Amino acid sequence: MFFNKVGKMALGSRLRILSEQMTEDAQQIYQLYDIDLKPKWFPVFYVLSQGQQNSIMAIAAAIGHSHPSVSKIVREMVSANIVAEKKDQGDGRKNRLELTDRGLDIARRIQDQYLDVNGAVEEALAQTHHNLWKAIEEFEFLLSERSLFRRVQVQKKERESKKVEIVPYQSRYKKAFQVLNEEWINTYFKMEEEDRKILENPGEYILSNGGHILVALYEKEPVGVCALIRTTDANYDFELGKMAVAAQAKGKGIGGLLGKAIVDKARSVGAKKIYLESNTVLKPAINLYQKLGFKKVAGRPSPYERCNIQMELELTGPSH
Amino acid sequence: MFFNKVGKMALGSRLRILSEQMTEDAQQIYQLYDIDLKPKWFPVFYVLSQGQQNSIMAIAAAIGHSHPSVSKIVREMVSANIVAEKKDQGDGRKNRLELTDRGLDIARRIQDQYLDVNGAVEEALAQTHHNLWKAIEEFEFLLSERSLFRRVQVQKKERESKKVEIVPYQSRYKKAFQVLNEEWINTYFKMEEEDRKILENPGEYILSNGGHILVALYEKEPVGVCALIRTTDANYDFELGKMAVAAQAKGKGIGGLLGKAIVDKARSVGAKKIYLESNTVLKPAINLYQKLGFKKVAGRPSPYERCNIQMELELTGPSH
DNA sequence: TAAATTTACGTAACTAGTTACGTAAATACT
DNA sequence: AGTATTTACGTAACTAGTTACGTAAATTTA
Repeated sequence: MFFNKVGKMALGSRLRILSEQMTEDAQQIYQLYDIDLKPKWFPVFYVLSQGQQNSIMAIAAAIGHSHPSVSKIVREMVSANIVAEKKDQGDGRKNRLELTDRGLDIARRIQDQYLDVNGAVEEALAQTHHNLWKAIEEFEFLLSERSLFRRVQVQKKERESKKVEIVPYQSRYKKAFQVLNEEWINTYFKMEEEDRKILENPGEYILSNGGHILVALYEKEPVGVCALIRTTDANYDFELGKMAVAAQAKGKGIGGLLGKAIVDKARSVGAKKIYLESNTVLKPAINLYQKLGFKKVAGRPSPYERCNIQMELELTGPSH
Repeated sequence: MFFNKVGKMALGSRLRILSEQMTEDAQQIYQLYDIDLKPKWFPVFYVLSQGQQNSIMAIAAAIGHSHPSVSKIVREMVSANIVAEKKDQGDGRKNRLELTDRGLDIARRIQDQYLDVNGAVEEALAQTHHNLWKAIEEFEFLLSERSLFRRVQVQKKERESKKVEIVPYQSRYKKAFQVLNEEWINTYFKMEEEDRKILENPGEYILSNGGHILVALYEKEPVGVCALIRTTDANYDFELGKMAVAAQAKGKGIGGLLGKAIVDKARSVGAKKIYLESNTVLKPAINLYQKLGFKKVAGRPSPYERCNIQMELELTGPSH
């Protein structure tokens, strides 16, 4: 059968088909009890029969429909003489609804139908191993916690991050190191003299001073870079900087992988404390740094105009 | 929340809402993978990508849609340059469909999306106690065995039969005994002299000969009757006859209750063997007699024209 | 208290499906 | 071989919902 082959991609379709099947039967069931209601009127009818909210908007909110849907249903029910409308005294915009005598009579007679439908469904559910009613409830809850879209996004990131490889800098990545950094700096800020100096000559300004650069490869192509730069400040072993990920490679968890790798690198070369500078407009970056364990520290002088936040990380013990 | 209050009556609605929520997310998911498909195209696309059936009807059957629906979807996909159509050589009515190069490219690129959606849904399902996918499968199976409508009908019958009371004949039920029998005889056949005699004077022709009459009351009103009539044939103790149920009281299981009660009555007065006469056009009646344990016997002379079948029941041991 | 905003709700147009119906090709019947 | 029936599938009209938009009443803000 189709659904078993397609798999979970078709969960939505499958739900729709099952729901249609049930509504079709509903039609017949109303006839069996001689109840003059269209199945689609039922939610509105039910709310009115409980006698609580009775404006269009209130009903719509209660049953989870849009208000035009309720408006149409009410119009049909009015012409079937089941619902009567009158203006609200207090609020001239509201359309106050209530069941007519005929509607009240139906409400009385429909009780048996409630009993039997409930009984029939419950008897069927009792024969199943996986209870559909509870399964829906659980699934709805899971989706309310995190939408299907977000869940798929997480899966994608996980799968793709497995294809990411973090490798040490080699001279053939020089261009990538420069371009990836220029790209993001120009997107949010503008290049400063200090940037130009380092990006054009990473060998001299980073590596030969005992610094390190890591490169993230996706399908063999460099798509992210990150550096540990020797600092003059005796409190710190390195500054973490020049972290950049290609825009088209976002959403693969590359930032996280690079960050983790560079911190591990710092630790492996015996660093005790590193720091970094950034800007609070770069929310995802700050977020990442916090995840890595960096803590905000009070201002220190920076060679960069664009920086408005400093963070540091103490490297005690093994990686967590 | 609405659904918890309404109960299982709203199972259909609830399924629809969940399915809508999923299709909404699907939209975004396709975008995430840069796949130019509308979610509603997916089933058709999937079937074509498997390269099997490729006529409109075949696809419709495979995915469980109506053919006009497939026809419309295909038209949209043709104008999006994903599907190409050409005439079938063998059969001039058929519209042979296949993916274009663009379609094939999408089929290649969509693989990752399959993986991730499956993964996301499965991960969610793994967190539930009642697995939605399996629950749907089970519920579909139960409905295919017996529709919701039939299940409700059974519930109704069961509930209503609890309100039925079987009582011995009293003279105040004389009119009901006569009218209920006349009703059904006139519906299927026509009254005979023998009928008139007995119905007008049950006291003389049934009771005073040692026969018995039972009456079924529904909300205190007589709605069914049934008699054990002394017979001249020495092989049998009684003839079961004059069984009638009011048309408006059908579907409450009254026939079954009356039948069971009258057989118990026969047994309790020491009868060893009873018989009855009927007509094979009365399917539900014959069915009931069989359920009670009656077996067809070869022809014996009958005072009634309308009878074309005789059945007997041996009353050995206690009621089963 | 006048102006701006929000709320209630009706109407119109759209969406994703359906059933109903018509026509031409293929197949079955006599 | 000719006629009747069935099949494939397009088109039209319907259904149960939606979003988009407009208007009048109520509420908030200045």
